[in-house]
Amino acid sequence: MLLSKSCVYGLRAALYLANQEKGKYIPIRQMSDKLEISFHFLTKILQQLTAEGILQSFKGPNGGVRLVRKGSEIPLMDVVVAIDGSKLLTECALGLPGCGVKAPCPIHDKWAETRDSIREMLESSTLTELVKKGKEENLRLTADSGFDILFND
Amino acid sequence: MLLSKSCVYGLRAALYLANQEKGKYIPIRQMSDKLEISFHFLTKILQQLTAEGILQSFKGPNGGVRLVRKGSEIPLMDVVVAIDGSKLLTECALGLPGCGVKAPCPIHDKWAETRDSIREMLESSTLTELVKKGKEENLRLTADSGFDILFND
DNA sequence: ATATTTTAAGATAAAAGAGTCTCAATAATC
DNA sequence: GATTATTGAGACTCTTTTATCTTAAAATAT
Repeated sequence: MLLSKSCVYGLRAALYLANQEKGKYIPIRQMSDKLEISFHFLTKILQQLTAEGILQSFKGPNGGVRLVRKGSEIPLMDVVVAIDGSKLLTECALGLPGCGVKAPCPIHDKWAETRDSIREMLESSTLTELVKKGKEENLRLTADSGFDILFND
Repeated sequence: MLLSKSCVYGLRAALYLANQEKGKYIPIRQMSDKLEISFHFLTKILQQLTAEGILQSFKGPNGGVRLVRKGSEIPLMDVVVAIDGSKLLTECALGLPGCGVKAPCPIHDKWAETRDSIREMLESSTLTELVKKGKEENLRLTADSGFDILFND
C-alpha cells in the first residue's frame, strides 16, 4: 500500500478539521464517531500530528484538536510526512541503500520520475482544496457517508 | 512502502534470471547467495512466481528455476502483481471501498493520475531492458555489488 | 474541592509481514 | 538402490502495524 492505514486515517481527520470553524477545538470522539475510526487509535495518530506541529490540542471540557495553520496552507504532503515519514519519496524501489544519481539501481531513473509524480500530487493538493471539492460534489470521506452527512447535521 | 519486501526480492531475482542463459535452470541457492537474500525466504517468493506462471521450476540436481517467457516479454508489472497483487493500482488513496468515477473520494482524480504514472513505469520496463542498462553502466542489484560482480565470475 | 470532560501515555493484544527451520518429494548420479 | 542436490510445503518465530484498554494529567464547571 502506498500510504499506511494510520496515514489514511490522519488524512481523513485532517480533511474533517479543515472544514470546521477556524480556531475551534474539535473533540477526537466526535471525529472518531463521524469518520468511523477507533477512538483510541485515532487519538494516537492525532497525537503524532500534534507532536509534528500540524495540530494543536487542548485538554478538558471544550477541548479537542485543531489545525495550527489554515487548511489552505496545508498540503497533503505535510500530513503524510508527519505520519509515514519521507521514505516513500526518497527510498529506492529495489530497496538498495544509498540509491541515487551517484550509485543508481537499474530502475532508479524511471522510479525517480514516478516519485516526482507522487510528490507533485501530495504537494499540490491542500486540505481546503479537497474539502471544497468534496462539499461541492458531495464526495465521500467514509465508506458510506458523503461530506453532507459528515458536516451538515 | 510502495512495494513489499517480498516483491522487491522477487524483482531482484527476476532481473538476475533475465541475465542468465536462456532455458537454463538456476539454483535458488546460487541466487540467494549472490543477491544476499535469505535462501528460505527467497524460495517462498519464487514459489509464488512459479505458481503465477512467471517461473518454471525443476527439482533435483541441475534443477532450479527459470523464466517461462523471455525477459524482454516480462514487464516489471507482472512480477509486482504476482507478489503484491494489483491493489496498488486499484485501491483508493483514502482507503474507501469502491472508490471510483461513480463514487469518488476527494482525491480520487489526482490519485488516479499518479496511479497511471506508477502503472506506466511498471508496464513499460521489461526485465531485459533493465538488465541491459544495469550491465552497461554496472548498476547495483545488491547493497554493494554491481552487475559485474554478480554475473561475471 | 469535586466531578466531569477531554487529551496523553503506556501496557497489552491481535493481525500481518518478514524470516527461519524441518521434513517431504523429486530427479540425477554413482 | 543409495546418495545427493534440489524445489515444495508447512510449522514456527520475530517484528511491525493495527487496534484496544487502562490509567494519568489537565482543564472546566458546579
